[in-house]
Amino acid sequence: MKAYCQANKVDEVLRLFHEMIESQCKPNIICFNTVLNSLVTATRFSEAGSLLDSMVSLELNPNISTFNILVKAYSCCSDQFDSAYMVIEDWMVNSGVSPDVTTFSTLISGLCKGGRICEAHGVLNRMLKEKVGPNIFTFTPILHALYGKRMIKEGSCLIGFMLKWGCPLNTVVYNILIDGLCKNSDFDRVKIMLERSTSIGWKPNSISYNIYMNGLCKVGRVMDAFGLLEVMKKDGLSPTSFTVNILLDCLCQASMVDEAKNLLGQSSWLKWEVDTVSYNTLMSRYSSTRDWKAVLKLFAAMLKKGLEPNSRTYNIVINCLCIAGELMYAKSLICKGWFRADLVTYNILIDAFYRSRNTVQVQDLYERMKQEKIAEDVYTVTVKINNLCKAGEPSEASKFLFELMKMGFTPDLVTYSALIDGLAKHGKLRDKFFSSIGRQNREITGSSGQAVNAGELVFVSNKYISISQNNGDFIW
DNA sequence: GTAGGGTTAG
Repeated sequence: MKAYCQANKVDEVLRLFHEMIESQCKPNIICFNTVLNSLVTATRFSEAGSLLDSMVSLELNPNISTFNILVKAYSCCSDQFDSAYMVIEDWMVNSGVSPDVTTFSTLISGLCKGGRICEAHGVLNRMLKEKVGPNIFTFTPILHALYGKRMIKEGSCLIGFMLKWGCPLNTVVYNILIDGLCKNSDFDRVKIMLERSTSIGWKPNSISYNIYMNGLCKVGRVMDAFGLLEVMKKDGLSPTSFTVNILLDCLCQASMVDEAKNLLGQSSWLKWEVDTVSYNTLMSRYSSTRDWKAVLKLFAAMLKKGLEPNSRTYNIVINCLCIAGELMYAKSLICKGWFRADLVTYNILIDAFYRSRNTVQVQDLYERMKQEKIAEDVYTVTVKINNLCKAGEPSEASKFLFELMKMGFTPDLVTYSALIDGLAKHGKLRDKFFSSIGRQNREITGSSGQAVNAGELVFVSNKYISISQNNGDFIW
């Protein structure tokens, strides 16, 4: 079960678990934790909850690992930090189990992923106060977040503390540093860091080079990225499937799709390991150029090769079937049981049926999402806004968004753009500039003195956008 | 059985 869990094959884990129960072999706490962890990692929380219930009904008491998996569920796999704290403060305390270094490191990891670096620092201070000694697993998520946010000064400060604490830097930490430097386009320093690795006392691995290559690819330095293959070789490292996929993506991004296809074709001859992601990478590129025939060809080729498609593969295929106009066939795939339809699958299908003005199918898809307990996200909302605007109802779109925002929904730039575009095309956009500049979350009043009707969008400055609630009042 | 670094889908 652990092996399947590591391979992200949750359904196989569950199959084995049920087989175990049917053959009268009583699962112990370790079995339950293994299954719980695989469900949590796959964000299948309602099933995780049921499993926890059956565990308790069998009088198997949760132990430290169980609690740590729950903390992971609430902080790393979702952003329900209040619940994560509740596991630690209430449930663990009532069960007489003390949080350990893993509990806090897991919490810190989740907080950092959610951008709450200050709070993560607070947890670190709590650990020091409660004498739960932090280790390298505690520090790395914070370092990752700091360097990811270009907070270089704070990062080196923390590294100083780690060394003083007696926690030597390892390859993972150096890889985070390399990633930070790449994001700053400071490739010269990356080169120096790799050249001096031996004398500083660390050894780069293939991940170090993958990060470096990916950094170069993202700024379009295709040749330099490929050049690193030789450097890797000299360092005794072979390209992994990740390396190949980064290079394939690099070629695709640089519009060198033919080269990417050739590379994929020559992979077995080059003895390069290709996998499902390699095919997904190319298929998604063809999908974005709407070349649905090329996508289906590659899909057939990957099946022939014995590679197992994953949910991303199916999402790309479903998207390309929609491009080809085969909407009903695309939708029928979600019932076949070949893969688990997720949020992305539904967003693709909802958008496609909206575009073809088939509202019956759109409603059916929303219903299915509800049944599957899949929550809508900013993308789902944007699709609806976009299509309401296209259907000639931008004011409806505006009202819909406003209602959601009252309930705490945060739109992104694409959401605003869709609405601005829709309102503008129907002459419902005022591009009047106001002399008083408003701040977010603060009510502002236009200095022009003009009333603005509900459903209209108003530019307050180049950067600030406000949607009117009532005449004359502006929100944000 | 639980915590850290690299790739792909809307």
